[in-house]
Amino acid sequence: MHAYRSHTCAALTTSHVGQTVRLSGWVHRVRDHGGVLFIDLRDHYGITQLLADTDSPVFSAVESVRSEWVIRIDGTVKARDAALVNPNIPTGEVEVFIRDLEVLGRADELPLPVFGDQDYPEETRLTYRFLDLRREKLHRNLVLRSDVIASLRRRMTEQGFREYQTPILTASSPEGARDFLVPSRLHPGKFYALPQAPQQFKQLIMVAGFDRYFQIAPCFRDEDPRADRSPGEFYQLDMEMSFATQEDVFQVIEPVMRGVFEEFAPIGEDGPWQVTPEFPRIAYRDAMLWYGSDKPDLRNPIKMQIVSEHFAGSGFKIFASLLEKEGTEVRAIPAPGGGSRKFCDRMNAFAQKEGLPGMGYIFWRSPSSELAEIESQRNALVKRMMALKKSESGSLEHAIELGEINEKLNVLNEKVQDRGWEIEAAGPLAKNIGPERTEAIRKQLGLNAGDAAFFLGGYATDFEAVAGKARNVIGQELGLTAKGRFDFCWIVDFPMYEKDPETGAVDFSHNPFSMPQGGLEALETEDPLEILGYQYDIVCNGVELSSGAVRNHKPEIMYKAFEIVGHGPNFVDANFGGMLNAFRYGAPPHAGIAPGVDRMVMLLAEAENIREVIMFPMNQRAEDLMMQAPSEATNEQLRDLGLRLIPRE
RNA sequence: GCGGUUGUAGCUCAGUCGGUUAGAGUGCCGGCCUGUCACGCCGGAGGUCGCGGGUUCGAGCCCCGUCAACCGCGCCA
Repeated sequence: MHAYRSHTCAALTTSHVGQTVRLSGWVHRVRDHGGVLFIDLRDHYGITQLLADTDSPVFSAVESVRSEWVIRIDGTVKARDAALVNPNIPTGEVEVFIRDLEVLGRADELPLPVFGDQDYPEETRLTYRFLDLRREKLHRNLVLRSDVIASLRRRMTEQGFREYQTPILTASSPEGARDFLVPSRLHPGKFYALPQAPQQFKQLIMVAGFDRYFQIAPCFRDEDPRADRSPGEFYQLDMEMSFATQEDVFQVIEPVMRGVFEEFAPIGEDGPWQVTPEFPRIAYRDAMLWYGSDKPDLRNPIKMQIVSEHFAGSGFKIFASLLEKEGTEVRAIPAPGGGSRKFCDRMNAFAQKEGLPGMGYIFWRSPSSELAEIESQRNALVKRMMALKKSESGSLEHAIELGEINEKLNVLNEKVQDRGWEIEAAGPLAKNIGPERTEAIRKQLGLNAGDAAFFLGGYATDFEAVAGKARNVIGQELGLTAKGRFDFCWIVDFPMYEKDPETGAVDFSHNPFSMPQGGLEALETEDPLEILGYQYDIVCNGVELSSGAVRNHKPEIMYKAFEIVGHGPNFVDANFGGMLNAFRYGAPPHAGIAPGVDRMVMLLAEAENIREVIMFPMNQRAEDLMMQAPSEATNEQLRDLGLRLIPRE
């Protein structure tokens, strides 16, 4: 027999009854009843119940085992009586009677219990990560991560992509984030940088003619973390393809993402989560207007609109005078079902907490007794109609009555629509601008009694982000945001350049590697701030999974693109020389993208924090509490590297 | 760098208006228990109330400082 096991802890069924088996694993739980005791034995695969009583030759030894000891047992598989079956575990119909026991590894008192699903503080969890990883949820998340990555690889390979490795020790590349530097021993005073992404390498792979590249690529950025952003390192499904347009990238990536998300969709109350059948494409400018974000959560149906005209010259002086300034506007966030002062005040307080002076609002109600009367008649008719339909008698009288009801309903509906003005607008803002304007706003936004709308005014760039957050909160609080779905979209037509609002300087708004729409001609003739790039993001449920682009593979366009942000040819040569040089020897047009693997798994695991899907994550301060990293270097190491530390003040 | 929240037993937490010896659950140790699956019952050990200072007759609680963790802002194409 094998030294440790004949079966895993998930393998035994009633078909093994009577067999002698050997199992190894962790003691998940002990239930000691004196004359008989039970052990739930756990391994990677599952849990099997062991038992021993005074008939067992090792009974006294079994009595001494404690949680999380690693043991090996030999025993006999027994069927459980019908009343004793545990339906919660796959092996619940059998148990193993212990005849021999070997303790393979004892355990001290646990700083972090493995049994149970209670929450524990991050510090404890990270310090004892190996214990946390034994726990069901985290264990399951990391298995999911492995399966997702295997599926991504398979799906990319099936589309003709091959995986190639790119260097980890490489040159600093000023792509935006801070680099991690590694001192060079052979070249004192010089440093390697860890790649922020294999950007230039994958473009060189295209120049080298490999046509279709992908890699589950580690990326390193020395920036502060967030709940959805790991400090230091993360993984991307990095891909690049030659002779390809933006559309070609979409055609490759869409089925991969849809496939993976369908394959590993969480199971909700109404079955597996649904994935967008066709990813909508939304222009950056529209996304900012409609959703206040370039990573909109499309599960939320709220779409913002411009309502400036209704406030220009109105009695609401704050907006009216704002609108006299060039480039300002007023936007409305419709809030169907938000028509109460309590809700509106809460949202206003939210906007103030986010640093805005406040958020004006109007809400609509139907005070008129006539409307209330119509409503009650309508309800009575609908009730009768449902009753008739339910009875399904199909008799002539019923058919006639149904017809009459339909007619009456139509009349009532028309009345409500004609008398829409009888819906009363409420709130301080409504009083200021008067009934005609509020009614025009209501019509434009398609709202009704019981609904509300919030208004933000000024320069769009000043309030857009808060508007986007308010949209999220409103969608959540009013229960408008759908659940159990993965709503994907592409954000396209990003601007190439943006102006720093403080300095007025023009800079790249995304990355400098993208091809401007209109090519060299656009760069030479158009206002830089108007030029769009072949740049795109893929977004799911409000999470930005990736940016991608059709790359700029022509040196002359590259120089021109950098010239616009004030960098001469010397700068370009110094920083991107390796890649630019290659472009002089026959570079194919190419395009790519790099969806974040950690974030995909996060979405699929329904995890709020990225650490829940990383095997050994660092904490908020970029420390590994388990391995004690970062750590000090010895004087010898420093001498080798030609480094001297400056004492901290 | 800035803001918010938190810090009490191995672990998760409670602790009233500032008032006697700081509690519960769980884990641990001991005892009892032959059908549990969060087993049950009895007993016990276990505390620098993050740290330092202050106010007070008296501080887990109030004040100041400081450290740490998490969340957010800045930052991150």
